[in-house]
Amino acid sequence: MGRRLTPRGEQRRGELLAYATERFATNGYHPTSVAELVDGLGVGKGVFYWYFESKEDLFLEILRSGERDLRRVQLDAMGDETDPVARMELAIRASMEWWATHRELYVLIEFARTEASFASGVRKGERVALEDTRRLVQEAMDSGAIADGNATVVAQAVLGVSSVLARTQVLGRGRPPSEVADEVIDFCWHGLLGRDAGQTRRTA
Amino acid sequence: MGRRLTPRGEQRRGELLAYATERFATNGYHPTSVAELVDGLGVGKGVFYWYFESKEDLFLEILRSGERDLRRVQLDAMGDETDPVARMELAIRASMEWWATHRELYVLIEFARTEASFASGVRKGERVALEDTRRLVQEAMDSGAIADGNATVVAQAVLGVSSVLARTQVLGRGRPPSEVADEVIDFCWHGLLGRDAGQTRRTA
DNA sequence: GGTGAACTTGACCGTCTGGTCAAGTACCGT
DNA sequence: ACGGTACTTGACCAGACGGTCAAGTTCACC
Repeated sequence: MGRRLTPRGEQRRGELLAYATERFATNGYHPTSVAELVDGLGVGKGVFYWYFESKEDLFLEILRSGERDLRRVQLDAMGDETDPVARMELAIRASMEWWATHRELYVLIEFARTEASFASGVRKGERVALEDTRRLVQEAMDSGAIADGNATVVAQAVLGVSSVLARTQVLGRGRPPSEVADEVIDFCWHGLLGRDAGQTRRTA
Repeated sequence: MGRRLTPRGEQRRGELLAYATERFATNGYHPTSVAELVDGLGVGKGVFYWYFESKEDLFLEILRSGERDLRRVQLDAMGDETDPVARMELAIRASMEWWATHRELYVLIEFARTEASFASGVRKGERVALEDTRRLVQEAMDSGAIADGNATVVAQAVLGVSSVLARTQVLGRGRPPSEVADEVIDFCWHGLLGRDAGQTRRTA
């Protein structure tokens, strides 16, 4: 929607975005009707269609702005650090903090991946995140800082650990993001066997 | 639905389950109507409600039977192996093979997590999987086979790496499950730093 | 105080939804 | 051949959905 908005308009639009995000996240996208959104805000239905072309358009807007914001936060966090391993660590910590303050987005992205009309958009965003990470992993492998291997797979594993622990520990149990970030980093860096243990190995 | 079914009935029910699984996975749960399901099978609408109480009931049935089957396959794979680390490895390999032959279930479970009416059921199943894994991790920690730490968090990290690589590598890129299982295990056991590399450490 | 653009209202529309049900058919044991 | 249960049909329903729009209101600016 290429509409010009006055400050008052911006505010309304923001209200709609915020309320819709919350409703979609707790009630689901499809079960939440446009009528429910405008009723919840105590406004007429026309308000919705003044600011958004459609329900789908609104949802895509929520997704896009969320992804954009997370990426910005990650890049900011990495700043001018040059060591790839340190950059990954900074990005992981920043992401964990971000998820803690944007809990609704997690479930929305997860949902978006499950429906044809949204999946391609999400995948595009994820390809960007993966490529960012893959580059760092490759760089670290080349310099011998980490073990050689398939950089894409390793990058995906790191992202997987981050997102699972963000979901279950930070969002699910409300644990402090920094603490969980420590655990993500410890697991990703050293694996199960850890720095020290790992003598009594298995048979299989 | 506690109905008694003849072999013919079982067959029909199976057709409905299979077709619905495919449609839900590719088109989404809500956008797929009951009418679309029965039309696709070329039967009357009454057939659907003869075998299932509701659309929701059908979906829950798909979820439940999937989770049950995966767990059975995992337990079978672990057989009578007693070493906890070896058991985890066997379960990971079996899961990866299972996902390769049940690709539709992945997206359905992911969707189910995003909607209030299904989320609790999924979480129950995930608690079971987590507890199975946590026990093995704890046992391995106690015996000194792996490094000490928060067993729940570590278990979740292992499950996270497995499921992310199942999704992206096995389902997304069609890579052989056994090969991806190797990578999951390598990453989870040794982390980024690996068996060998890891001298040139970071500054942060 | 008048003009026009930004914003808001809510009745209204066509379509589709999940679900029902009276009626009919296939098939089994006897 | 008959009786009964398993199964099938498809017209039908009430309600909800996303979306439209003519009419009205607010307000910044001249």
